[in-house]
Amino acid sequence: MELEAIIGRLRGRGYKVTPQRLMVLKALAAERHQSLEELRGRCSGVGLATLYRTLDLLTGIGAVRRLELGDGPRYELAGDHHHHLICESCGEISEFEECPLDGAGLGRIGGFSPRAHSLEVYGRCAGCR
Amino acid sequence: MELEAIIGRLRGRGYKVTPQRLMVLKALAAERHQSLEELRGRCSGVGLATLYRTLDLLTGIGAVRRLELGDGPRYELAGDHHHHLICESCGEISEFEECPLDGAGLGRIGGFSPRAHSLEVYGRCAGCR
DNA sequence: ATGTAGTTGAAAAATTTTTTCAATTAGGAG
DNA sequence: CTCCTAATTGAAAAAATTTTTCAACTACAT
Ligand SMILES: [Zn+2]
Ligand SMILES: [Zn+2]
Ligand SMILES: [Zn+2]
Ligand SMILES: [Zn+2]
Repeated sequence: MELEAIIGRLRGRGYKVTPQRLMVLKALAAERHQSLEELRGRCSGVGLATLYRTLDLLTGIGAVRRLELGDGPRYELAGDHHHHLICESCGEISEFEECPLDGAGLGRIGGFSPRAHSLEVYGRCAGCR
Repeated sequence: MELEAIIGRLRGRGYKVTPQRLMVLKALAAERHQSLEELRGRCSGVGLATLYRTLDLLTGIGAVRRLELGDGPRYELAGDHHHHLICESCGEISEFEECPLDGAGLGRIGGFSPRAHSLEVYGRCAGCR
């Protein structure tokens, strides 16, 4: 999701577009799956509480995805559908776009109707083998 | 993984089989994907620190799986391979065994060699539609 | 039965996240 | 542009969660 679209969505829902929110959005746009500390580093001047609040807000309107990849929470702009590879040796996080559920994907499991999914793959990266 | 097997694995690695550990294991065997509070309830007499330590230990030896399903961490015995369905309306957690990655699964993604994966599906359960 | 390394609970400490509240500000109305 | 108001912010306090410390205790090999 693009910055402009997110800003529009914020305004459309009655939220203000503040410098702090813009700073967080730009920080998120700079790199994917960042930890809170990394975001902190890129958002100097933004208070910690505001950072939490902003991530909550952005997650709430679907602009940001919160990840649980093994170490604490991470965040990234919710744009293209992709999944994560986590190296259990060095901790490196990489991504892949080809969703294995695309084809014979999830039709309807029992009475459950899927809306979204998350898939994480653990193993060893090329460098660590 | 069965209790006996886990006990064997503990002993094999030089860990003691204590009443507290047995109690946690039985609590885990009683129900899947439990929160810490639920486990606490089933493990009266086991100190909180011991509960954390035991879950860490069991996770470390591969007997327990730690889940992140949206609300805090949950734990379950690492036995059969399965995945979770989380209802975004009522919070109900259900499971399914047919792994969508079985067939054309994960051969080797780039240079990354997969060892395990976790897949969570979010949507609405039968009751909530 | 004995010895010892591993384990436990309670409390303290460390971490992480949320809440409070007075001061500030974005953005619409005039 | 100026006013007005509801939304937002930062700092500090509070709450929630997890880890560490340490003296007392215990599983289990010998
Ligand atoms: Zn690696
Ligand atoms: Zn996918
Ligand atoms: Zn439901
Ligand atoms: Zn699977």
